[in-house]
Amino acid sequence: MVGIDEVARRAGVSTATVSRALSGRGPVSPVTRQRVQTAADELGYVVSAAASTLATGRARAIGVIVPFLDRWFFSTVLAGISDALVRRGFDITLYGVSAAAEERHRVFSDNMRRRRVDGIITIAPELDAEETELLRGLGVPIVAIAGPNPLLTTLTVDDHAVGRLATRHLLELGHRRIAHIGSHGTSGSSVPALRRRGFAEEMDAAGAAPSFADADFTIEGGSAAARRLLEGDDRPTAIFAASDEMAIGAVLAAREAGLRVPEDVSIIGVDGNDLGRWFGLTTVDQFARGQGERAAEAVLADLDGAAPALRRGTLPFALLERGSTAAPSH
Amino acid sequence: MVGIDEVARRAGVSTATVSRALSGRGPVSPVTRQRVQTAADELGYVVSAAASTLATGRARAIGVIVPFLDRWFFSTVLAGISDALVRRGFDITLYGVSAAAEERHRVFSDNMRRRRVDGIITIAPELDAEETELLRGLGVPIVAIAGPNPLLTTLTVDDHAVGRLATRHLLELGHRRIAHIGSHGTSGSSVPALRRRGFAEEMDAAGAAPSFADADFTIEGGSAAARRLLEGDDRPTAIFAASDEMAIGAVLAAREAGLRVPEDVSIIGVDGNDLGRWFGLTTVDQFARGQGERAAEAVLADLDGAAPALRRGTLPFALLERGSTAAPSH
DNA sequence: CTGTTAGCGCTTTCAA
DNA sequence: TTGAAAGCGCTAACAG
Repeated sequence: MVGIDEVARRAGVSTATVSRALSGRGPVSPVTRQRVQTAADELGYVVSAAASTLATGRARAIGVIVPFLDRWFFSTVLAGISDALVRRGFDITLYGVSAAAEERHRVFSDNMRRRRVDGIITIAPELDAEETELLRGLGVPIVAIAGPNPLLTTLTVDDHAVGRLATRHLLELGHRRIAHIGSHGTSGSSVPALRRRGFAEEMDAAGAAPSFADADFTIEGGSAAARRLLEGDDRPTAIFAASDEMAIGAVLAAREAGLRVPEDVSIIGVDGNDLGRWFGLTTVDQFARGQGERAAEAVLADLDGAAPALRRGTLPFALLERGSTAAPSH
Repeated sequence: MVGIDEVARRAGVSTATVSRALSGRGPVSPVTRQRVQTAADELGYVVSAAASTLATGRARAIGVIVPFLDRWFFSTVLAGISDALVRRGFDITLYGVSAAAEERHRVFSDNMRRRRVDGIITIAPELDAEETELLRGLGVPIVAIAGPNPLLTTLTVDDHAVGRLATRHLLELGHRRIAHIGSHGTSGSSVPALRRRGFAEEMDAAGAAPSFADADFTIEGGSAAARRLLEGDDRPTAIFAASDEMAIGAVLAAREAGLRVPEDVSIIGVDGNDLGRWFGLTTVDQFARGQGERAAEAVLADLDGAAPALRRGTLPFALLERGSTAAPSH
């Protein structure tokens, strides 16, 4: 692999000048810069990440912490992050932390602490206090996305408002017996908890009767939960599932039970999962890919010295009506 | 951040000894090793990736090239890779190359050439000759997975056999008019081409009449293709789609057309996508997650000095019957 | 078994 | 605007 001195020799300058010319830092005369650039191109020179990082302290890489790589929301956000970072020439170091507790701990206390990255994006961070502390100890900008972490600056949709929007949509259609499929989450400020609270509050305000079923945000879980909800006699006329995957599970369970959607039961989800399209699923779209891009831009902005405030903010969401909700027929 | 000399001071040894003790390379007395380990733990010392890489030439990271992060197969394979690499303490550097041609080129000629990784896994590599050459020029082990690249050693399922297996399954059920949804791919040895060829050959051998519809491996594409296939009068009695996503699209299109699956039309896919379960989709499972793990183990084995032959091989697949195929009713 | 020392390949003062 | 030289933090001969 060609090194900087080879380029320097070919261009007839010192390595210092090559470095300045190629990095754009420090003064270089236009003609020298051109000569260096040409030499570098001809030799196919690319700076060594290790050497450059060691010398500058900058890695040109962002770490991304992902709990589940194979779930739609996470991989979609990751795709958005990747797009945005590629544009800026940054690499992604992926930290998959779905693993067992012991391995998860190793990733946090070893892998992440090798100082390989200039910043961190953590998706839907269910981090305990120790993990959070380890992250902050890294001394690099951190953007937490999709779910507020009280200890980190966060870029997230207002999931409380999301829960209210979905619920209000059903209430406005005339539903009174509405069930929520979701979970309490790991804390009162977790995404599941916020969506649930939004639901509970709107139901309360409307004087309507809420019911609940817990599920794990998978199709399977949503299906099982809906089965339970729909078997009784005074079954709900509408279901608000805290994710599209669960909502799809609910649609499938309803069909199995011989119920028509939305005639017999209305169903709404949250996410904007493409899959929902095939079920005509009405949902609260949260533009996952865009969230990833925003997160990437936020860390980079922070690296560029922008106010950290930029990192904090709320992301857009919108009701997407596709037909799985309607006025109750009884 | 604490450095190696701090640890050395605390343990009362030289930095060289710390390095040896912590890396396990070179002789260190058990008691010294213990003292060093303790000092390191107390200080929370973790070696700097940049410095270590620069000194050793080893990065403890594997690059993964992924064309589509947000498609099931790719994210599932990636999850498998991540699991396996985490176990060995390796980091993942993710190269998402879905981007526009220009950016794609930048990733290959810049990002990947920063020597950040010890090895490369490329998933379903549709690489042109120049890109392949760039990769080889990296001088690190490369494992291409999910799709043979004639220029790279490859770990892949025998997609030709997959195509034959799926087709034979339909033939054995008694179908004669069978359609294939897939594509020609970018070359005769691409995954789509191999599956298609397997289909064509079995149909030939059986003297049955094949028909074809092209699609892009998405639900949407599969749905559109199936719609075309099913509208004619002498519509096929069975469809073999080259991916589960297309097969699901086909199931949806069939339902829309008022056809029952499998009574009116049998449908089989390829992948083992979890989603298929919800459609009762019969498929040829290719154990995507396992593929990722195998690929990771293969690169690591190569790094450990195992014979490169280990990298080359075929992966398992198996017919998974879930009910979307049956004997033709007419 | 352990310490000394010379780099690994860049970047960045500091002087010129 | 450019070059010389001193590191960045760690590892690997080489001696001892």
